[in-house]
Amino acid sequence: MIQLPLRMSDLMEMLVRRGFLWQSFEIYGGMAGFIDYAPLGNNLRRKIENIWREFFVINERSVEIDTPLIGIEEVFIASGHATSFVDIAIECEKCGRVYRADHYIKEKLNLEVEASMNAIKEVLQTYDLKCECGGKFREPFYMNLMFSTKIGAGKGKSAYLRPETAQGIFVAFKRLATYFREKLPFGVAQIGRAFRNEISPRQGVIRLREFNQAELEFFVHPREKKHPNFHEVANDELTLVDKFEKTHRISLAKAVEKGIIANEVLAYFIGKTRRFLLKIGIKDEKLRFRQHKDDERAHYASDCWDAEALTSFGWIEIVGIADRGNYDLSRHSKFSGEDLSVFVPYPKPVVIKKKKPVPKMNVLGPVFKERAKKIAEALERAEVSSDFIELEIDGERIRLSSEFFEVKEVEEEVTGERVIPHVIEPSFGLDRISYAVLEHCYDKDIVEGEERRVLRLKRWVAPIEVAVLPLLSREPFTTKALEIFSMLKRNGFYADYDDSGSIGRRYRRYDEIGTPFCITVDHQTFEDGTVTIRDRDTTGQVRVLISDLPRILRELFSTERSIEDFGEKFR
RNA sequence: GCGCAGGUAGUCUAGUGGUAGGACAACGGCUUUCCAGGCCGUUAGCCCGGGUUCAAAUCCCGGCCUGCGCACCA
Repeated sequence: MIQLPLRMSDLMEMLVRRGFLWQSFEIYGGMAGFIDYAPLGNNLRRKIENIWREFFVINERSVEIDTPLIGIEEVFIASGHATSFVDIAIECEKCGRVYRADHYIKEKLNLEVEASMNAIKEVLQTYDLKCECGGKFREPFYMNLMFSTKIGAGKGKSAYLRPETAQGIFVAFKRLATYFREKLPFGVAQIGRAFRNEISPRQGVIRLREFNQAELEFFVHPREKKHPNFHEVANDELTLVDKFEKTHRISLAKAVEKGIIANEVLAYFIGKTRRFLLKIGIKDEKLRFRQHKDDERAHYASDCWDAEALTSFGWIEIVGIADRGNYDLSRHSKFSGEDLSVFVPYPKPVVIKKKKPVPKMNVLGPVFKERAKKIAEALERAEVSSDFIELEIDGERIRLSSEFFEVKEVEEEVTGERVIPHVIEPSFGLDRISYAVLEHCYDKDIVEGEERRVLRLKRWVAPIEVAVLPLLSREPFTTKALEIFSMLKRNGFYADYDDSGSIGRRYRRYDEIGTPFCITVDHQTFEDGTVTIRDRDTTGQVRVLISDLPRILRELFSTERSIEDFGEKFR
């Protein structure tokens, strides 16, 4: 068992004070469900986003697009959000409890009721339904979980802020399929904001009204839910909690074999998601993948696994990996009237032997005159069932006996079929992920008898990568340190300079925000052109030449090598 | 949305009707200062609105925010 941290306020206090997160609209009293990404938090999230791109765009057959945050009403009617996102709610006059009307009716009366205002009002009246506390209900009202808006002047056109980035991808599917030259599988990613008008957002960054998503829609052939790179993660062992709440510590290959995970594509993305999360600093022992129970899945999903991280809020969902089937594409196809299928050629054309009627024009012509051509065309499309064929031409039924056609055995070559792809969707909540990383990296230790707060971020997500510090805050130390500071910035590092307070105080400042390395200019610098590099986690230092700094730092930031590989130990 | 608790410098906190105090942090200076050093100085606060009162951080009402429980989380 893992012990839950007792308090989280220690960390939250630091995040606000040092500039990771701030309450939005603070000077006007704030508004629940919105946060500002302060300088350090913004940098952290951006770095996490870029690593996500490496994993899910660059190293997949994937592309990234960016579509509007505002979606016209049609999109969300087709997607189902307009009906399943806009619930009818009832509120008790006496105790003030709010229920979803259709849920409450089903529970109390065991009645499946249409989710329309009239139907619900009728049921409430007919059965004189009361609240559990005995109180009467007020008039039912719409509870809209999407932010609505209008486009244009006057009455305008109804629109909503998108509740997920995914719909922008489905809506552009026709163009995307062409872009990929109609060849499955392919993935389309989008990173951006999404909006949900939560009734009562709580728990700080965990439930926001405006949040950041990174979503990948990976389109596959419905009968070939395999991924070419599955072998890369097949032997990874991880913790799975299935829909019967049974926990497995098992390899992905075995989980697919045993049918715990429905298919290989899902398993592949579960594995890849885990590797991504470990890369950015989520702890394996505080990570699990939980399968949605049958009654828990969203309206579009056929199987769904959540990555959950253990935090001071308990296990929180940070990634959802869903098999959305062809739900979205077939809905958008139906509502837009566009064909959203892809032509998939068979490996070899299939030859089908078929009995086909061939019209005898010399018989048809004299009898049907000018209609003969239309009849012949219809005849060629018809099936042969007996020795006569019935056709419907311009609303008139015509019966043709076998004298008008002969039946020939023909071979037809079928080169492929049109399919509506299925989509596997790994959907990442970047805000929750960033927060979970911060919690998992937050640590305290003892250095020379003093308690030290240290954020053990992975090097590649640290918002400030390197701090340049003069040992003494006076000449010539300061000028030399400033020189190194601008040299490192020119080399593309997120660097900082600090000459305020004692050197020990400054080391602690950077430990607290997770800066992995500090460069110190000391007396020896002026004798031999060297400085020290200090490691955040060990507080050890080595001496290196100033001119070697860019090369050494680049190496340190792309590996987990120790600073001791690069110079003589100093302290 | 409902209920309970709370809201005082950047952070933590003292203050039950009469001039708002401290610690830490931050900033400036001095000190040859390698892991929150010492000394001097500076900046900075009663969540918002209304009411009661000669007088409100303090009492009352409403709102906003934070935490917890219930409900909600497609």
